[in-house]
Amino acid sequence: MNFNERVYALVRRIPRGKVLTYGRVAALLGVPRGARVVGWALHGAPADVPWHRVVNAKGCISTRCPEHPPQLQRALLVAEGVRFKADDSFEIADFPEVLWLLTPEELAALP
DNA sequence: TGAGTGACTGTAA
DNA sequence: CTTACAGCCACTC
Repeated sequence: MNFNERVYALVRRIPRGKVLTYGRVAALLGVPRGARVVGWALHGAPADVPWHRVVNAKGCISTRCPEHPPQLQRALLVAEGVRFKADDSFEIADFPEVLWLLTPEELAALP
């Protein structure tokens, strides 16, 4: 299983209405500084991966990929109940509360 | 084998 | 507040 597939497997586990940061995804996969690689992986994510539940460390949408436009990511998150700081903002309101808290131990304990 | 490439991040000015 | 920059690491050619 290559790194990309591991990213997809983890992102698929993110609960509805919650988000992870690129850095946390990388850390949970055992690569504390692999945030950029996570972005690279999501660039080509399969359709069944909730790619929109991954944002940068500031809680902002940072996609530039035409296949996954920021407006779409924002709309998908809003549809799951995630609120933004303003109607025209790409920054998540109450980011710490929306962030999915998952320790490496809990991840290992998952089925 | 080695250089180039990012949907990143933390530090510094 | 902002811009700049240097690490970072898997993947591709």
